[in-house]
Amino acid sequence: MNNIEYKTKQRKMILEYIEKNKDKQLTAYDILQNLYLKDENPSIATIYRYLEKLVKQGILKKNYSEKKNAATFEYVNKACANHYHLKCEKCGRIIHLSNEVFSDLESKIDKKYDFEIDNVKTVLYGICNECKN
Amino acid sequence: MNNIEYKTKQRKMILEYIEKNKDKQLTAYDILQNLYLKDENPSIATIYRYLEKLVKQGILKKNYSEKKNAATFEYVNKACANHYHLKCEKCGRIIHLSNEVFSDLESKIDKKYDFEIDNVKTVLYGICNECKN
DNA sequence: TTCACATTTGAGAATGATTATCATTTTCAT
DNA sequence: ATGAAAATGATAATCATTCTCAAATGTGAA
Repeated sequence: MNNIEYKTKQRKMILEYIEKNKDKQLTAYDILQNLYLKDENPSIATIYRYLEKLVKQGILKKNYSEKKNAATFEYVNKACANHYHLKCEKCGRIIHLSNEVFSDLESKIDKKYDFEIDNVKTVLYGICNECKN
Repeated sequence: MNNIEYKTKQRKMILEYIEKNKDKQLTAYDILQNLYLKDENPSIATIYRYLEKLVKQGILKKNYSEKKNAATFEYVNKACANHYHLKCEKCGRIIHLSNEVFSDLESKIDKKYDFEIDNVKTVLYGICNECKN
């Protein structure tokens, strides 16, 4: 009936692995494969359960990878909640936009459409300079 | 060995249904359910196969619905390839941005990051005026 | 430390979307 | 009408994810 979160070895291992791979989009099986050989490694069910819990806590963001045909999870960098991002469709590189680049658009859209952009969910897709060549 | 596309009754039915529902995100089973009672209705396998074909042709865009736990397909409106869109996270409403609102940002980003935004894939998420209240 | 109990885990079954298989049917150019 | 290529349907196979439930573990109190 309480709402206590037990600290188990499995959860620690999972979270540590995620934190070591903050920049990656991990599937449940990615994590399984990497913890596989360790003592008291978590089962796939535990991994899925804990990932969903972390999503609810806002620690992870859940996505879906067409290519992998599976859900992927990425670490939510709180510092990134303030600015927008460009994501290259080819190499996946993420560029953090300086605020001033976007602020004009935000206020224009607010005035004209009375629409409040969500800069956590919004991603601007395109092709980065390296991939153009 | 040829690349001919045969016109079959099943494909006509599927495409007609999609065109009647241009504004919706359809799953394969949505289509199945609606063609179900008709003569020579397509099987689920045919629907999946044809949907993927339409995606390859650029007629549909494939998405993934967390809620439905299934792939969804939406009609690609060619006219929308020229401008950006706002999408309300609550009601799903889509607002078509007038070009001038975005053009500033595009050139700023191009200059500063040498990044070319893809206005087909990019969607700006947020909350629309109606949902604010 | 030990107890009582809520929570978590693991193994495997169940689910459900999507894809593959392959024999049969249909399309269409000739 | 014929034949080759393409499409279809029924169903099996695949595979990610969720469910089930007995057993194990974490936690706070005594």
